[in-house]
Amino acid sequence: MPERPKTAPATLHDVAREAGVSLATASRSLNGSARKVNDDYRQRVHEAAARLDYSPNLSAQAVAKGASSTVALLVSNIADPYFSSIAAGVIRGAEAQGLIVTMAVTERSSARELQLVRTLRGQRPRVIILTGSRFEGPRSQDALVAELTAFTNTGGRVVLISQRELPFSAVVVDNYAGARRLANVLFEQGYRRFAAIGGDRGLMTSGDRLSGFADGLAEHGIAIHPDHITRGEFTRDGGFAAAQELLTKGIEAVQLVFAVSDVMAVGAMSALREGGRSAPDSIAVAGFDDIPMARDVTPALTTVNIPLEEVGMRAVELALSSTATTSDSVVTVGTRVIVRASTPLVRAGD
Amino acid sequence: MPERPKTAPATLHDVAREAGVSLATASRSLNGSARKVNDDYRQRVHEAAARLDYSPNLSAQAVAKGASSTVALLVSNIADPYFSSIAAGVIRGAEAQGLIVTMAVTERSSARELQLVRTLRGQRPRVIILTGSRFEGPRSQDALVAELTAFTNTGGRVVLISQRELPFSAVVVDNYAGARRLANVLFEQGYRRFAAIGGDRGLMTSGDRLSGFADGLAEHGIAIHPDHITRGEFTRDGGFAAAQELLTKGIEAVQLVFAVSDVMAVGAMSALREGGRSAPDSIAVAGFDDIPMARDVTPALTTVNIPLEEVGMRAVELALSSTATTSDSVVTVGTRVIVRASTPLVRAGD
DNA sequence: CTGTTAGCGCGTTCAA
DNA sequence: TTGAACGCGCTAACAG
Repeated sequence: MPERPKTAPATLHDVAREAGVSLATASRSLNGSARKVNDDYRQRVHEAAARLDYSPNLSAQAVAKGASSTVALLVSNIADPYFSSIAAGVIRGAEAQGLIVTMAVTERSSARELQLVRTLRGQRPRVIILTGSRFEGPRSQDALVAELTAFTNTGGRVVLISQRELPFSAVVVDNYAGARRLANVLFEQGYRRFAAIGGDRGLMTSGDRLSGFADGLAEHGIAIHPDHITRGEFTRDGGFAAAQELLTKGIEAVQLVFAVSDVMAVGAMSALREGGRSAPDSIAVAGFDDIPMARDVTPALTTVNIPLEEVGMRAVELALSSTATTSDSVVTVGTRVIVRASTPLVRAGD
Repeated sequence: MPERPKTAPATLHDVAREAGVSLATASRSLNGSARKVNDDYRQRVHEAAARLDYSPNLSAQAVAKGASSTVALLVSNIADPYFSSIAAGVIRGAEAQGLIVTMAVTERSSARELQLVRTLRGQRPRVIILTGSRFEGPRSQDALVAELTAFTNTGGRVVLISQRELPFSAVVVDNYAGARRLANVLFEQGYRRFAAIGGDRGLMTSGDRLSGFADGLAEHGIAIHPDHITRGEFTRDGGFAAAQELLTKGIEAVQLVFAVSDVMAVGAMSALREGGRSAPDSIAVAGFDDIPMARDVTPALTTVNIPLEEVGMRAVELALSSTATTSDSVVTVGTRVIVRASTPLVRAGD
């Protein structure tokens, strides 16, 4: 076992002394912007720093220059592939700017979300990115907006992912158009009788996808029977339960179930299979998001691709761009329908 | 669009002035330990803080008290369900202690890993948790150990996940025993002829699982033919490629393919299917980890469960426990074989 | 180009 | 109990 003397970390002061220069010179050689310092000194300072295992104290730097170098990211659940893909993009984008990401999990609770924003604000992050937030009532939403506004008022940037409703910059996905195109494609594949699984009422994302899908079908004179629309949590289990409910209500004639997210679609496929209606032979299934596992489930899932990592990267770019300084801007990322085995062509006689 | 006056954040000083008390009193009412302050004052300070949207500057607090309240987590790839599940546990465990998690991604490069440890050390985190690290040579490993040791020497805690090789505390999974039990179970199900897909050579995790599996089979007098063992990256695509290689080499007689991780197993199933050997009818597949999607692929994947979230939580507990202060300790978490549809019972006559 | 000095926001002694 | 003063590690004026 190695010794653990518990010494204090070396400070810049230690380095300066070790190198026989002033504190300022040490600071300039190690971090200061341009080469305003004699190469000789620079050399000696760096050697001293290495000898002492010096590592600059980021907190102290942040205090001294009044600006930290972190990005705070809030997600509902990092184990969900939707969020973890976005997080990967955020981390990559932040690192490109030399920023560190701190992450917190809201567990889909707006109370927790508010609490976390309060805490994270203490970090004085350059940016706070919110994704997957929900509002269980105008009151909690107001409190969140107030907290976020206090943050922007002091120079912080806020970026929302997939939400236009709040007065901040946002990276949004064109859910409506994507779902509409999906409906069109499925119609062309021969599908005529549909069921749908949505998220909880009041979730914009779910609503947009549902109405886009409905409108896409309407273009061809098709409507989804209200009994064939169920709702559930925006999770695998939510999709599972919703599909069970559909089976109970009876969907014998239905050819295809559209779930508003891939994780729900995956859950739905499992429930349908257990209920004796395996995809793709007995029923077709389509989702939305194109999470990585969509291509590995069986049958591979037809869905609408969102470039999730790109969404995350765009969020930090948007936050740091100069235009975002003066006004709220919205970046929209496009979607793409991906047809896979879960929605085979419908045979003519079917 | 709301106004963005860009004022500076309220400081403790502002709050004190607003409340008409001293800085010290304000500090004590807002953060100080026990109730050493008049309730009257406390009240006024809190009101003033609320009025000014005060949020304590965590960096300043960290500098003043010489200890930050963050946990730094390094993962290979946060979009990988294995790591994101562990991360969820780390975040939960950290939050239980009032700590914030900062996360960085190594992209499976030991050079990047070293670089990131250097950077994160600047945060003066209470803990650095490393998971999925790899060593492309003793040189890079030495450098990492040196950096980590410098960190522990100054009071920081280091916890490795799933690695015993370095002189630090660790949360490890009993990969060997789990794989061995899996082999036993599969034998009892009637399987006799196996192939295996491993990770890159030199990865302890992969090696342990492979040898545990081999030893479990050896108990029944079975060996895997060397040609029936391939290796690939520890990713979905690595598993896909490895399975393709197996198909090329010829595995007509093989009844079951064991992949050392679920993500590889999932990739392998896709490759096998494309190669005309769909699981479970034409060939069986088993994995390791029990990531959430294991139960949703078709056929559902037989695997060895690791309580991934618990692993993450244990890592921060271990780091913060008192025993970890004085010596390196290792916590082992158990595994459990989960039989699912990807490995049906072998019919007697097969 | 270098060194001295004054803060940054906060915790924590020390007297009062 | 409260307040004044100092120090945490560092950056950014300001002189030299």
